[in-house]
Amino acid sequence: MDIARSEVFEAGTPIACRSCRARHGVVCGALSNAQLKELNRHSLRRKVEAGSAIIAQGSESSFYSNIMRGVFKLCKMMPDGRQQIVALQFAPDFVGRPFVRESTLSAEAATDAEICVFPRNLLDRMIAQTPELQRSLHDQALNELDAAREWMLTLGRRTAEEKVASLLHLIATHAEPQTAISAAFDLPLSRAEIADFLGLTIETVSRQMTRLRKRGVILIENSRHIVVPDMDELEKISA
Amino acid sequence: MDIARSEVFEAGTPIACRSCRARHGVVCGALSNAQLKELNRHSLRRKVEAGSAIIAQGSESSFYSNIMRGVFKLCKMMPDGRQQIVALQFAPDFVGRPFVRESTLSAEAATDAEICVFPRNLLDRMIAQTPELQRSLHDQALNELDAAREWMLTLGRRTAEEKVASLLHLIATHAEPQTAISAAFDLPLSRAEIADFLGLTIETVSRQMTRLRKRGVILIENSRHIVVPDMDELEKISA
DNA sequence: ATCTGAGTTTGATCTGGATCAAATCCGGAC
DNA sequence: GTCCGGATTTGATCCAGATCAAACTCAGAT
Repeated sequence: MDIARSEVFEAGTPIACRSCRARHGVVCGALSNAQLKELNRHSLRRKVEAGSAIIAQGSESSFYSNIMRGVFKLCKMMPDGRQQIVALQFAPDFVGRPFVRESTLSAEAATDAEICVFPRNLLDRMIAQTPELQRSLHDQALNELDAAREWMLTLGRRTAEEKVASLLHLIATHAEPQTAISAAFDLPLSRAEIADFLGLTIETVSRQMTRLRKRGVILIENSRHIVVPDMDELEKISA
Repeated sequence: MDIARSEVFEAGTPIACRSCRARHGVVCGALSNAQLKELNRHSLRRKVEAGSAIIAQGSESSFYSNIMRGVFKLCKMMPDGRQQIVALQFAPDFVGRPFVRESTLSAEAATDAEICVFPRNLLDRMIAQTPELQRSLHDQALNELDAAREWMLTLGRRTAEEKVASLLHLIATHAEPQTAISAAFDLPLSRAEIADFLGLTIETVSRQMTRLRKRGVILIENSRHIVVPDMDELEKISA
């Protein structure tokens, strides 16, 4: 896992990405057909294995990506090894930091994933030329900012139990957007990763999950597959 | 203070804002002279007392602001009263959430402050018409996102001592941007606010400040005025 | 079928920071 | 000047979550 963390994305055996406005997410919806065609000509579709990093903290990245499938985690590591996951990203999110080459965080696939990779130079040019695209990236940035600040509340002020419930709620609502009453989903994160997202230890995460199970708030089919019979109750616990 | 928190900004005795490209910060640098003139015609300069809120969590806000002087805190409050400050903003930051009227946080003056207030409708129109402006707001949003994520690391993974040192370092670098070796500055926050920013209690903040003082890392001239003889040491402690 | 090892759970104990409780400080009203 | 009340510091104690230490689980290798 530590090796995986330092493994930076390298172009492998890419597949040219066909025109796919619907699936390029945030980027393609905002482009003209001509731009889309050019973008596609210079873009690659790539499969990414769980655990491999596509952006490394502290290094320069010369591309952006759109997530087509899978979940990515954005991590910040301290020199002594302490780590904090600062966001999860799901399809069809855009991954990358517009306007700044050097990354202050790493982006790593939490599950097997598929991405579309755009050259930074080309997309930067298109952003400058296309207010629509700028707007759509601006919008994603603002949404991520809202989410980050919401999570700051979780990190700073919620108890371990509330933190775990918040995480399950977050995953449930992203995995099963229809989430009316009940939900069943696969956790894209290991216990260690959950701990790094919640600012807790593995053991505390595990104990809180067990507590929620014993109270009937969740069923743990196996450590990665969770069923939530009553989403309202989970939401209530996450405060 | 609790009353102040719920006190929402109301236009008082505003002063028409003269053309002041340099001082309007993020917004005005990106506008043409004609736009600037129109914006100024519909904008107000306002003094805001420490403690009064210009945006209330959960309510709609029909204006944006630029901070001309002073410090604002962005707060999120839980139903049971727990609170987290999720950002500090300094002149010449832009305050407001483009594209979404209802606010998920409150914005409150931490010190006496002065702002320029723009009507939301007008500025939204200008954003749509002015890629430069969109770009400059996009840029601020991305910088705030970086800052928020950096702070998530502080909240989730740093010790109380590291948290307090991080806060002092943050304030010092904003108050005294030249910050080469030593720095002296006024804290814009009370101990209670510092606690709410760091996810700690008042007592812990106080104890850690005392510890830093006894170690000679800081001098506390009075509870609000701090001298840092050696910024490097402070930075080292904040990890 | 058994072994292996990473991931997870559970148990025992410890501790950093919270909580409860007084002092002390200090700026403003008088 | 004295008094007052909120902010801050300091002290004593507590406890949620960390740490240390085993078990347990289970998918993949042999």
